[in-house]
Amino acid sequence: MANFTKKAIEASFIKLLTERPISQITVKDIVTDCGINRNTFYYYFEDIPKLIETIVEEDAAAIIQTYPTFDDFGDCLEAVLDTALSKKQAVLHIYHSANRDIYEMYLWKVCDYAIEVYLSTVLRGHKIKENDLDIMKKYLSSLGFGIVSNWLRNDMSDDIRTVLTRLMDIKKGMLREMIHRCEET
Amino acid sequence: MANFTKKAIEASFIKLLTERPISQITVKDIVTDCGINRNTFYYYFEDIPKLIETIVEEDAAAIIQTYPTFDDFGDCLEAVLDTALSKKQAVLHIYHSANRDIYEMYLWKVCDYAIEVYLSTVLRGHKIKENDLDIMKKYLSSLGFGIVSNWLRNDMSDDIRTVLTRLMDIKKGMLREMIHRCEET
DNA sequence: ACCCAATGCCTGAAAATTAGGCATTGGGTG
DNA sequence: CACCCAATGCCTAATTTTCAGGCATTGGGT
Repeated sequence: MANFTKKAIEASFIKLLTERPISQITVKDIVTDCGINRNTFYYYFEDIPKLIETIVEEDAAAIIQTYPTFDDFGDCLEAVLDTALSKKQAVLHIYHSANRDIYEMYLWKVCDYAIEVYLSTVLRGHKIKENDLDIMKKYLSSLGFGIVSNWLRNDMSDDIRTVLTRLMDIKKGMLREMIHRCEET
Repeated sequence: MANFTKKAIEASFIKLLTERPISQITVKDIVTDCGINRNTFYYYFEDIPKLIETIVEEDAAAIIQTYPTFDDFGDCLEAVLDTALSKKQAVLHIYHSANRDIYEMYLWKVCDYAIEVYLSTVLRGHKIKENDLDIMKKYLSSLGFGIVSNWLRNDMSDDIRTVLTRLMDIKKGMLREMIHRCEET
């Protein structure tokens, strides 16, 4: 089954979220907007935070699913940015609410996965100590998380593409050096 | 209830119809595209022609519902053209198929209704004989139907906006004269 | 002339949606 | 401060929608 109703609830919520902050959106508003019974909301979602969680987890799943086709970790970050931009105001309202932690959970999840895949490619053939590998992962995922967080903090006003391109260049250099150091140890 | 599944079936059909003609689209294709059971299609629609009929009738209802806000009969025709353009290839595939009659039924329906409303405004205060009123209605609805038919026949390649503007000017002159003649009789 | 996919329909089971009601909560108003 | 009312989260039972599986018929293509 395709769960059109569930998708409609999510869409209505995002729609309302582009109009006003979460604090001014009730369950009744959502079900009224998509023309269903209030109970149907609770059939699919425990409450509004869970609804947010579902939405970002579906976004994460969509990005992760297409990640194997990405060439670089930066491409994955771009997918995150595109997803955020496609519902800009809604994302900002989530980020600037008591539910920021939900969005950050999503960010970490995508970044962690992307790095896992990316490093497994880049480090193919190199033998790195477990400890050093962990540090690399932490470095890269923190970089990704930080970039997006900073962008959100400024209400997505940065020229994020340019920033991203330069940061990815820096990242490549850093990584090359890290691999070099770790291997000679 | 909002019948999201029904809407999804219609959307999938329109989508497939932009890719290939009706003769190459099966019920199975449709239900596969929107990820539902084949029986669910038959729950909502008798067959594909009925599906087409439902879609155009919903389009007609949407146009008719907003028509009271239109200023002129030409505005209503514009709504028809916009609706057609929003799914151009699909409409052409319907028009150039054995189901052209369904689309024409929709056209007549919208034109007839628009004229009814339009004339009731324009002729307010004039007293016109029943017979002459019928002729005016036939004249105007034929004009509308003919314009759109001609446009479809040419695969929507005409600069229809310009044509429409000039035709509506001519129409206004004709109508003024008709009213004048009918009243002096 | 044959075949096979598509059609239209049927049944019964499962899932989703609804109506209506209940106790609790918390923010805003008098 | 007390009050109120809208919103919440939950419940039950009825209804509607969707599904799985099967069956006879049809019609276009090989």
